[in-house]
Amino acid sequence: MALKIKDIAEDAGVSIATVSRVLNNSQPVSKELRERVMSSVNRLGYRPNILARGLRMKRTFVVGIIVPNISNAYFTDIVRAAEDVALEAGYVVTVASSDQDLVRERRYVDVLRNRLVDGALVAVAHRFESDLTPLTGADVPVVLADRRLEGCTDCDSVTVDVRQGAAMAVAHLAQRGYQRIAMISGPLDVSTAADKLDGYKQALSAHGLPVDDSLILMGDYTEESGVRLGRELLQRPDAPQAVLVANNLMTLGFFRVVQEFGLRVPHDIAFVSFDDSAWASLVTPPVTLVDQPTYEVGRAAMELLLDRLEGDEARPSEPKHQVLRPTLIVRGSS
Amino acid sequence: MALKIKDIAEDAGVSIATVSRVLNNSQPVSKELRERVMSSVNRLGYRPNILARGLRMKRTFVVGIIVPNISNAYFTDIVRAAEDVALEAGYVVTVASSDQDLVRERRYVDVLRNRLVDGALVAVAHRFESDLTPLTGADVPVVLADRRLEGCTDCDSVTVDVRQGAAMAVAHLAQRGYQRIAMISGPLDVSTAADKLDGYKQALSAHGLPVDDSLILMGDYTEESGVRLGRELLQRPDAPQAVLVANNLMTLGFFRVVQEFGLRVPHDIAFVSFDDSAWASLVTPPVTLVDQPTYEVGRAAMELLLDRLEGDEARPSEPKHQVLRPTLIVRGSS
DNA sequence: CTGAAAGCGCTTACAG
DNA sequence: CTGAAAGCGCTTACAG
Repeated sequence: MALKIKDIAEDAGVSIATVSRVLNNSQPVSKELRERVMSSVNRLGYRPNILARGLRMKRTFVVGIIVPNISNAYFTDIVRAAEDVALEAGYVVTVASSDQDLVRERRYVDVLRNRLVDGALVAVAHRFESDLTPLTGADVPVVLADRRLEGCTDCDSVTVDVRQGAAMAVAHLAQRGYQRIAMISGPLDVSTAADKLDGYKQALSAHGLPVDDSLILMGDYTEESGVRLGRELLQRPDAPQAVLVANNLMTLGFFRVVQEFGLRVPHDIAFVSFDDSAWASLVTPPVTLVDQPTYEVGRAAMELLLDRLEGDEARPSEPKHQVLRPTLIVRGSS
Repeated sequence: MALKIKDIAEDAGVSIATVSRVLNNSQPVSKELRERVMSSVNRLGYRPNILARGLRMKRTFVVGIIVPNISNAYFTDIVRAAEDVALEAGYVVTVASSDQDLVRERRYVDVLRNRLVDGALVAVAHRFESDLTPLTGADVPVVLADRRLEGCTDCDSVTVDVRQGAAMAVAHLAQRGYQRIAMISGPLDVSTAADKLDGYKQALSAHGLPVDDSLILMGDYTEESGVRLGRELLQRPDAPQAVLVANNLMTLGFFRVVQEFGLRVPHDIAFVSFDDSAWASLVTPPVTLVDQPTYEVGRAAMELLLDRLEGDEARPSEPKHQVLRPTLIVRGSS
């Protein structure tokens, strides 16, 4: 069996209360007893049972993370950053992928709640219908990362100003002289997709270009939809001159179609994507894109969450909303 | 406060023991009481406190995962698979990246141990010096995924036969008529790198080609080393005709150098990589590579682990070692 | 089949 | 500053 606090108490000749106080620095202990305790702890290699402690303190020192797709490098980076910050602070992280599916998401929200996580960081599947009340209702602090959830007024959030990102991309294309600029959009149930579309429309107007609904195709942020919509768009007799593609995976699919059709980029078709990746600078030509500070999103979100966890729960502060800025990286595809 | 078992017991008019028995199906309960309990549970929405249960049962239903680099799609896939399997079985997963660093790895091994995880799945940083004894010594079952750990005789493992993978790659290049075939190797402290190098040498000999040590460059599985060694190799007056690159990240770096030098592939330089990825089929020309069943590795490893956890701990079975087969995907780079 | 009670390993009022 | 004791919410012998 593993050592317990009683073993240390006996070895050091003190009460278990004293051992606990030394280990947690929770109350003053005389220097002498403190040293006796620490020497026993070190010599015997004692580690407190975190379950017993959690049961008493009603804390698990675990935070949950739910993202739409952990295999997408965009979210992998966010998770990685959040994890780094959490581990540093003595928390452990548990991650799940909702697969952009409300039922799966709901299931994992329940799992987190049943697991008694101290807090959660979530990139929601749906900006209206995602339901985090099993957590928030149980007073578990939740931070929204990357995506807004419309009803969630008491949650902190860290997002990227992708509306401006899309606007920058369109401005860039317009300056290059492209007039017919299409957009392969993400699912509008996701706030980032809605924002990107907004930015696209707004920038078209700002540059005196018409907003043509037939040039707006609705995808779902998957590679498959990039392929499907790419084909649909590029087969048209009146194909556009340029395309804004709303995320990395759809760009992957779109690029395959461009190759499949043997189009020369940017001569036959120009495009701008969202999200930098290992391959975006490697393909021919390299892809112009709106880069998002993914690591920063994860880091900032976890920091907000830890603030809540370490802060005074009795007097919760106002929800904080951090908005980070994207960057346009101009390369050969535009 | 959240509901506790006592609340249900009172509501249903039974003892807490009965509630526990119904919820866990641990002992027979009469149909009538069972129904009373279940109706109370459902009506009130009771969820057992997993900490209290864990404290009693000495189980957390948490499994730990440590991989060298969660941002590498290769490991992301493994983790994703393991996670899917674990969640399905009612376990939750906690993940950490060792960054291929023994100190960090050691730290996370300790974290997992202190967290009282029921089991762990690890892709070790070093085939000799990784130390999992804090876990195995505490009778926590460990499954090695992707990489062997030489001393760990009591651990199950799931690996890929990359020696054969490398041999297939070299055989392919030899058949294509390449004579001077270099290798950008991974760090030999990692079993997969050692195996790949073995397979490379073996296949050269099998095809009557000399093993030239000057054509074997030691990298560390990072993109940076792919760049560095790529430059070193391709600048030589007697540059090789073909190269085998031992993983996806080094290929990324190597490919950048090929572009930087303006080399035509495969005319000026042919190469074969390990690990399929989103971009490998997208670049020009697409990359010939040894594909590994990453999802299968994660799935199989977690299944072995769950077998241990659900099995009879008193009579542990022999360690199991699964070896999966890689596939050669021939594309334009060779 | 059912219940009263012990005990898992901690933390923290409470009393001194 | 220190210790004895209660209690966190469960599971499981033990007795019936």
